[in-house]
Amino acid sequence: MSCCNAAKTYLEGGLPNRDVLRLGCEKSKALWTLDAKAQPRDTPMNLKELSEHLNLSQTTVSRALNGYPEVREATRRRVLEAARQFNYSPNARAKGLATGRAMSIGHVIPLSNKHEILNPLFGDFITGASEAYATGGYELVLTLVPDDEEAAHYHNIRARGNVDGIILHGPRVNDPRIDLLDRIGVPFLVHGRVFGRAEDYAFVDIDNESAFLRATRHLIALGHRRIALLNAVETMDFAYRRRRGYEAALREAGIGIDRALIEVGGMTESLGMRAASEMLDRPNPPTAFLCSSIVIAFGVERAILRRGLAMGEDISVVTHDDVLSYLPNGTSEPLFTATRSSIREAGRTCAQELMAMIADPGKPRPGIMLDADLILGRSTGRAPG
Amino acid sequence: MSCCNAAKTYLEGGLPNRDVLRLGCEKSKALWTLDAKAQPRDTPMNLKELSEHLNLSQTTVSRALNGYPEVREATRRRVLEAARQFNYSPNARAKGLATGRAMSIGHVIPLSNKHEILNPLFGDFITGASEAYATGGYELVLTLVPDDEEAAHYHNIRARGNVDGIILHGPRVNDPRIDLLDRIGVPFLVHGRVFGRAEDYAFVDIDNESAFLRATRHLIALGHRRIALLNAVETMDFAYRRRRGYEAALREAGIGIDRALIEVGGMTESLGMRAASEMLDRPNPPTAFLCSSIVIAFGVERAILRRGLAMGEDISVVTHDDVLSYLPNGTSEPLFTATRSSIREAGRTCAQELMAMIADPGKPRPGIMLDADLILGRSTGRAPG
DNA sequence: TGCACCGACCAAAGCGCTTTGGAAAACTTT
DNA sequence: AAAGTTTTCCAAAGCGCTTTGGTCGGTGCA
Repeated sequence: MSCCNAAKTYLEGGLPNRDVLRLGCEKSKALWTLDAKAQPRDTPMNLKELSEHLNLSQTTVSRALNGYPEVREATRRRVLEAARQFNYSPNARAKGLATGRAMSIGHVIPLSNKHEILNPLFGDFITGASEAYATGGYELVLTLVPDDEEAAHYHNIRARGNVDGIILHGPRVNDPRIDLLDRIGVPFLVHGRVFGRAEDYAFVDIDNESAFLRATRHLIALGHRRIALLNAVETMDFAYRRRRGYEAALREAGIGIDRALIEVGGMTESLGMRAASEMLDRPNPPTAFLCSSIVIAFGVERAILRRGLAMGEDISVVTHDDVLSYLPNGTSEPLFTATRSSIREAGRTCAQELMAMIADPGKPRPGIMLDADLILGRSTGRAPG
Repeated sequence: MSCCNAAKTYLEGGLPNRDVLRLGCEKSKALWTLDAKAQPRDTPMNLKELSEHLNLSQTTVSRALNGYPEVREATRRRVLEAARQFNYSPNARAKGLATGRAMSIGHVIPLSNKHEILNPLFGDFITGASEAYATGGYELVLTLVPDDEEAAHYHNIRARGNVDGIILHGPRVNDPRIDLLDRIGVPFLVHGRVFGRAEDYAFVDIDNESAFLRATRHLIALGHRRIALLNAVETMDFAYRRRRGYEAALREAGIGIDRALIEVGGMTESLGMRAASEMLDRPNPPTAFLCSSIVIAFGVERAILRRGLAMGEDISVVTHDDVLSYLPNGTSEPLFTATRSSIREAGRTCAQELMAMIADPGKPRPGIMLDADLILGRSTGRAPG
């Protein structure tokens, strides 16, 4: 007990001591040091030890740290100061067990071994989400799940209870995961939507169909009739909707749909390069390309430049632009005419909305549509001829 | 060996039961169903309930699930079967509290608000790491930390105890985080190294200096004298080392270092495009470019093509290639001559090594150098003139 | 003076798991 | 048949926190 008093006196004493002050304590053999620069302890300090040091009960210390009103202001300050000096922070697992809240959110990414379609978007989406989690005090736990193990995985995620909610990435057309998660009963939010299903789940999405409808209309208005679509695999919901928008615009203009002008695959530079090269070499090449990702669009531009053609004059290109930090679409005037919607912003919004859902499970599930503006860049112009 | 694996095996093995079988449970009013398709419970089943159901003690059920030898084979099967049917899997927080192991690994990414240098690499690195974690039964928790909050964050990460180890991304020259983590005493592994410091920590890296030395030598051997370097900001360790390799090759060839041929910044397409354009417009332009990322290299190629020049003839380009899934370096013959090392492979290796460290804290800290081969592509040729 | 009330604190009971230290039953051995 | 061994199981004590249901003085008020 004497050691504890000594510590208390010292703690209240004020200036941090540069010397390593050691205080023996009868209950533990650990040597306490008051300086963060000193030897690390074998094990972090816990609430019991902290409260013994302060000559307070665990109850009071816990309440002081968590901002409950039942503690005197002076006591609270003393507790906070000690916690700071001993670098105490509560064990998250124990806290989680006691409160029933994990304070972390799971991001589940389907790992189709064929197409890692989300890879290029990933860094930026996560960056946005993390910004939100940091302010909300949540952790982000990430799981990439092979397609065939998904169901098992979602069940476990609930039972294991180390996340309070899930963000679902890369929804597919008729994705069964929504129903699954609904049955399992874990709060979740979908980044994207599921075509062919009532929107009775929480989601954050953009209007892919409308975006590509407008993009295609724009190309048609410029006189283009042969417009190629370079899309992600159309089992992905977003890709399917983009295709619908594209086709709707062609139909309303009385332009037939030419399957030879549609190419699908991963969102890779080489898809853009390869598909554009191949199409441009045909007898009756397209005069415009519509791309589902700026990664693809850069490949298309390369194919165009390689042929000595000029993008925006000989060949027009419109792309969806996720505003990836490493592939900026020009500095002042955009390089590509694009339907633009920041994936990072989407990440932030998803995180915020899911945190709100968890905080208040009673409130209706949000269905948020982010804007996807059609912005004009230098990659489009009147169809030649 | 763990219950989770056992459960998984079962889940994949057996056919789902179509019938909804209800079993009353004396202690709780909940109706148990044996079918995943049935109504969700308000709260997942726990060990106590499961053991009451089986008329066994929690001890025995726990041991059966965790593969301990003290249970009869018949009993174990009975337990496993019930666990599968009730979709039981142990609460991770409780398990963590009891065992002292969180079964999860933290990835801490510095969030310099200026340069999000790791974004393009992120998706692929994480994909690799996740593959390893999945087999090891670990979760991946991700934290992006603003530069100025790092120290506090690392301290907390230990005290909060929800990760068993940390993978450190984006180490900088003289990075203080190594010492910090060492003092804190949490197992960690660095992806990369820290120049100007003894290598007494665990790391997985490539030999950036040697790679860029060889790359530069190759360009010199082709007759290039004016070789530009487009690098990441050189506070990043990998970028600093690449710069050293570049300079060493120039020095040994008696070529002076021209600061005007060195540009640093984010690993973005536009850096490549902008810097290359600007340099090529000079009276005495470089004949070759050395790029720190394939993202940059694509920008350089674009600048070259825009000028009607031919890459590999008029202008040579060598890049480091992280083998990003969405920016493949050609299909058969590589597009770019490159120092190649898969970031995804690095992710997998980091994860595996850290798991091994955690499993056996006694063993020496691994220092692993992954290969970075110089592979020849179509982007290099003899210097013109 | 007596009584209610309030402010400031505490002891102890969980949260769901693992693990220690038995203990009863089933076999062996002597 | 008694004594040891092995097998198979169990009760209960943690892990580190929160939270319930108090206690114990002091105040305010009649």
